Amino acid sequence: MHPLVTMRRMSPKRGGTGPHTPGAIWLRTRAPGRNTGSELSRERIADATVTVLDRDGMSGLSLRRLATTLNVHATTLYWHVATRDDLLDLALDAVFGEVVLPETHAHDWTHDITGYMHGLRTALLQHPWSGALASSRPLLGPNALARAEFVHAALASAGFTELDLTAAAAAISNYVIGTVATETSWQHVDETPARQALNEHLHHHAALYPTLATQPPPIDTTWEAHFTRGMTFLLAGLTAQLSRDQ
Amino acid sequence: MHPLVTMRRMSPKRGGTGPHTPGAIWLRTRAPGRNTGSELSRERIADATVTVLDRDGMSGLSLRRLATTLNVHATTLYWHVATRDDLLDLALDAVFGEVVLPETHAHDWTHDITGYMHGLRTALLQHPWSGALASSRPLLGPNALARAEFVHAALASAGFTELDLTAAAAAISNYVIGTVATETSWQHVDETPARQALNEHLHHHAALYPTLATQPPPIDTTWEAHFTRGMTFLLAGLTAQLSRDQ
DNA sequence: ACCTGAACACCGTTCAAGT
DNA sequence: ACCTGAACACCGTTCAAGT
Repeated sequence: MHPLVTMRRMSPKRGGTGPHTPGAIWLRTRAPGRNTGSELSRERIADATVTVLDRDGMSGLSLRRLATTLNVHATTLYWHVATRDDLLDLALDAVFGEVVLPETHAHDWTHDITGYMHGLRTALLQHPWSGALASSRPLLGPNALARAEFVHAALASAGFTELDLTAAAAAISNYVIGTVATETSWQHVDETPARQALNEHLHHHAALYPTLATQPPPIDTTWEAHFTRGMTFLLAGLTAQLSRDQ
Repeated sequence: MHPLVTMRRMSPKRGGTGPHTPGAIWLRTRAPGRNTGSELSRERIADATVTVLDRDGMSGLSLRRLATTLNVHATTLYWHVATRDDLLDLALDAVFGEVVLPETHAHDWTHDITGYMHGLRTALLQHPWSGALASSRPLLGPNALARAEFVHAALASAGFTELDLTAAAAAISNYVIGTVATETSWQHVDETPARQALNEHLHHHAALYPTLATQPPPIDTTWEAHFTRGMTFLLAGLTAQLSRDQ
């Protein structure tokens, strides 16, 4: 009440070694006895967050807006979640949950890997906010970990070990997430006026960018072809490494 | 003044085919006669933005804070820039400007490419916010375009054409940006308490994640080794493709 | 051409209080 | 154990006004 106490509010959580770091929701131990028959649950919140993000985009997600779609008040969410960032971790792991894994590994490990890469790409593209998000935070949710386990297992059975195994798994994951992030980031530029402005820009500076100016700019329908081509490069490099070992 | 007119304010720019899309600052034609001897300039603003981002992080960048370091009022920035997003495009391209390109291409194109990849990685790591940012928006600034031109030229001279050329260039750029984004996103998890929590989490669920549980979790000093290894994989795949063509 | 100042419609988060 | 309501300290952005 006293006006002099007014300045005590903290600015947005920053720094601090505390547990409020992205991905940390997975590492915090939940108090037992939570969630007994309450209306809200992490699952419902995760799903609702995905829905709002799909509809309104990353900048359209606010606690107030999310709360409305859950028929609840904004501050209620803080009982289930510590931070807005937690919501993003929840939503992102839900997307990873959409990637279907085969029940058994294929004879040919490259089948497992290319199948997974296509599956992950499809899931991420379904939720245009998820690619950029996935490249901005550690992927520690149960669904993401299960996918990582699948990839590691496939690579291990192929013969990769130690640093090679980790580097290969990272390269695979990064490739998919990176290409999807790029692709979705171009979604607005893909609209004709922006694309035209870009073309004019490049040709106007053709002296500076001789090679780029000749290059056809990405067109919607070629994203997948480019993805598959680059995936081929990467897998060729991986198999080359294997045969060098044997 | 009249209270009934109050609701007319718009919510944050969303949708709309208008020119307010990420990266668009580069595609907008500036009114001529701008910036004649004024104190502020795009360059000064870009540099200040980088400084604030380095110091306060992505969530710590606000127009008010940036304006303060420029000794100017927040609303003044709108004369030079249309949107907060424009600031990010400006800052990101400044980081690309830190990547030094060799004056001439090497005899061996892989030297050019690996040199560039290391250089880009170093620059992005210097500004921990830049990796995630780079994977979230089109890279259309003059500095980014010049780097892209360099990579395309090196690959073209190596013999890549058409789809192979574009896919190879994209894979190279994505690989660096993706690995840096991952590495920086782990910076907080790398602190001991969080890392310990993660280790316990993985071992506690060892049944679910048998392969992951055996895997040594990333340690600060191994990031570069992993980066270099994955780069080797990618380049092996690229050279394999070349020799198949000939 | 460039900068200021006031104002609007939002934010995330805390905390005391209800059931 | 879970939800509400009021409040705080911020935001980005617009617009009329100054020089």
